[in-house]
Amino acid sequence: MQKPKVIVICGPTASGKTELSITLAKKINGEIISADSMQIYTDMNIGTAKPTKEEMQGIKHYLIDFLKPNKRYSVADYKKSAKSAIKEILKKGKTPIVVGGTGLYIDSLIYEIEYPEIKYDPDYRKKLEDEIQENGLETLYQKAQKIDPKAIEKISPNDKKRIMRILEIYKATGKSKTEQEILSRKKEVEFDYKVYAINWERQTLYERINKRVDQMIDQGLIQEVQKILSKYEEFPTAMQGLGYKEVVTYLNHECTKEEMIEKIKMETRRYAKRQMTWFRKNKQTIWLEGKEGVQNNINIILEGIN
RNA sequence: GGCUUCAUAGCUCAGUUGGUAGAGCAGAGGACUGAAAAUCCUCGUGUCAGUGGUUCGAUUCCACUUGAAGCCA
Repeated sequence: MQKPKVIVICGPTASGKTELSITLAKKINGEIISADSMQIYTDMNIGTAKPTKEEMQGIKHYLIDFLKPNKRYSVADYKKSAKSAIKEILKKGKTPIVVGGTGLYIDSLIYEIEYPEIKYDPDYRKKLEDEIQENGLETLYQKAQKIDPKAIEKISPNDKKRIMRILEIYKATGKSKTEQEILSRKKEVEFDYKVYAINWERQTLYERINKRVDQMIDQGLIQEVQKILSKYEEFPTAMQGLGYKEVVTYLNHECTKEEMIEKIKMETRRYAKRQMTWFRKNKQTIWLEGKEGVQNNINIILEGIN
């Protein structure tokens, strides 16, 4: 039996994913599932370049604009919601189109990674943070090494997040990260994912990014951040968003407006570079050239799926 | 016009008691399984402003030229 097709469109920030995906969706009777770790949040519209109602042109979008910025979210949550969204779209006889720049989220789908049911343990994370404060990261690194020597080989002694993660996995499941990762890949991939990525010449992409950041400022990014800051108290992840943390620094009078704008541009360029590294890794990806234009690229996709 | 200081990597600057040079930032490449727009790793040859001179040898000392900054007229 043939697996249902799911189209995936990825690419770095400012590469034109939104326009391409909506145009495609209209053409093939598709619906869009976002794969973007920041567009999930409400109240964060300008800085995340979230598509507006007009831009969506009536195409239904899933996993976008549904979570308050004071909430916590993870790949595991994403994977589960995205899979059920795909099924829902298929049930309607439409084509699911996964679109976004968060490589981790996309991989959770195309490699069918399974996450065990465990819940976030803030107390344990707090405990680990305190331990780092007291004894330094080195102690935790050594603990993690005992639990999972194989995983630790690939992790730097400075990589706090991943060191903590090894300990968290062990605490929650009694398994090492390495064991857990083997278990997570047991399931056969349920759908036929056709992965496309948009490429631009580096120089051109950077120009697009710079221009877009200027537009965001003009559209009122600073006011957007002020509003969020007054509306919510805690931001477990939302304030990691590019543009947001830099505006906060500016609002705290720690830099000038010009410095802030330059910083956002620079960090966004770096982010785009990291995204490219991520997407290049997947050998099944079909690369589209942004400069060829939306219509040409849609034709390439249409040829690929028929 | 005179005097002084400066001119070194894309940028900001170290440095060589004369043996052709190195940091930070930028940039490039990479990693990535529950925070991922996060987190982390690796990578530094450039007419040492130009032209002469002294010297075995000059980016380093000297002279001149050009440019920049400051001071005095």
